[in-house]
Amino acid sequence: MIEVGIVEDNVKIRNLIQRYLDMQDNMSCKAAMDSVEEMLEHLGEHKAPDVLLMDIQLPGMSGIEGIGLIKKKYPEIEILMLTVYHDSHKIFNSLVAGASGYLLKHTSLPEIKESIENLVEGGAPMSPQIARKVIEHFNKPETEKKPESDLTSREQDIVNGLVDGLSYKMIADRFDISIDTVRAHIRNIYKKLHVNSKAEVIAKSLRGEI
Amino acid sequence: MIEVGIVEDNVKIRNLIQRYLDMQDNMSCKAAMDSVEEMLEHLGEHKAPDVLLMDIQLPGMSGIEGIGLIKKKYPEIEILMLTVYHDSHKIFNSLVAGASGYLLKHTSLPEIKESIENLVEGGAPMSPQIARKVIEHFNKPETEKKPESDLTSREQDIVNGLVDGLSYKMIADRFDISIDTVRAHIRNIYKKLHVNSKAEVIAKSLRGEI
DNA sequence: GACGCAATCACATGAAGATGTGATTTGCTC
DNA sequence: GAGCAAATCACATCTTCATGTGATTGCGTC
Repeated sequence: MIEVGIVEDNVKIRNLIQRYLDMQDNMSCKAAMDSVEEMLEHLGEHKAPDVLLMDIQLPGMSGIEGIGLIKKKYPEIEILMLTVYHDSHKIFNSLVAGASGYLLKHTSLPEIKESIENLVEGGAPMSPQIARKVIEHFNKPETEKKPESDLTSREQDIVNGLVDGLSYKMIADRFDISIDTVRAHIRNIYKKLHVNSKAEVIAKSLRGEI
Repeated sequence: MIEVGIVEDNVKIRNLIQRYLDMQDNMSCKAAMDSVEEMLEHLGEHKAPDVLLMDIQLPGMSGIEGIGLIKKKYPEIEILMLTVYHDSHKIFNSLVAGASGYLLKHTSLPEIKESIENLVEGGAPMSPQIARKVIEHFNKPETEKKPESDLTSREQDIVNGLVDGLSYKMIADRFDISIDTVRAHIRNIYKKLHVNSKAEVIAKSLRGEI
């Protein structure tokens, strides 16, 4: 028997989902609250559910803030977002906060039921549009992360040395060139990157700006 | 009509999938190759399919390398991985390379068909286990990224100054303290982090190791 | 109230870095 | 083959950094 909890402020939707899920013979849905605060209070006094359906827009604390708090105190609860928001920022923040799935609100009741089952079996239910956004999160970096300053390969070597925390002397040894050559390269690097200290070069490099 | 291509070296599996998909009245599957090289050759001479099912373990070039090449020349092709591998590294690399979905090979034919439909409709089909791994990719950073060295807040301020590329003098000015105080803090920071240069502190910080 | 710790400041010294002004060699392009 | 960029090296000078030693103040704890 899967224990399901709901945090949703729209009474109609909440009741509808609760009744439907509670009606299933492999699920029980008793805890249905309209705010994170109430749910937290409930959790303090009752056995924790296995799965929590959570809205984002809620009175008081937002669902996303709620995820963090709930996951911190009850890490074993699987949180499934059920919301109208499909902007990358909210999706991303929810997942980072600890949600294990993300459904859009137009999802049908049987699909919600399936998703909950999927979740307890180790899946991560997502509406197709959401899945696509999540995937794009991986694609983007690859194509966008090329501000590509035009450092020569030798200059890039030197930058790598700096990032590794090496001194000029150590860099010179690593590439078997003189320390004055290292200085010369660094001078050129500074000009190209418009900086004037090792520190800035390292920072730029590690931020992916080189 | 959805044009589907297949790159899969196991003849039995390849033929099975091809026949099944080609049998569907909304799909056509003519191009079925057993290597990326062959598929690239085929693509050069024929109209590109809408979706490409791709294995990872292949003779010659790996499927993951293939994704990049194919996506580069034919960015409009949606690539759906169909493989036995479920290790995070392969999943992650596939997605970064440009795959739009990732199915495990035990997926049934009807499910593969549905996934292809889902894909062309803008979804990102994934087996539940895969979805979970992808989601965990977001969770992990949040929970693990706390190596939390115990720098005091003042020390953290100084580190931020260093990361911003400031000199000791500039840091002193920013926080309105003497340069010798900055030196003192930095000495302590070096001790705590077991480093001995600005560069290493900046690198550590930007790598999230502080 | 003794103790530890964070935060502040001081003085000193040797090492590392930043910058200026050169120069030579190699390889590519027009 | 003149012109140019990249890579190499040299010497000089001034600034910044790393490190040692030491001190004062304030805050929380046992």
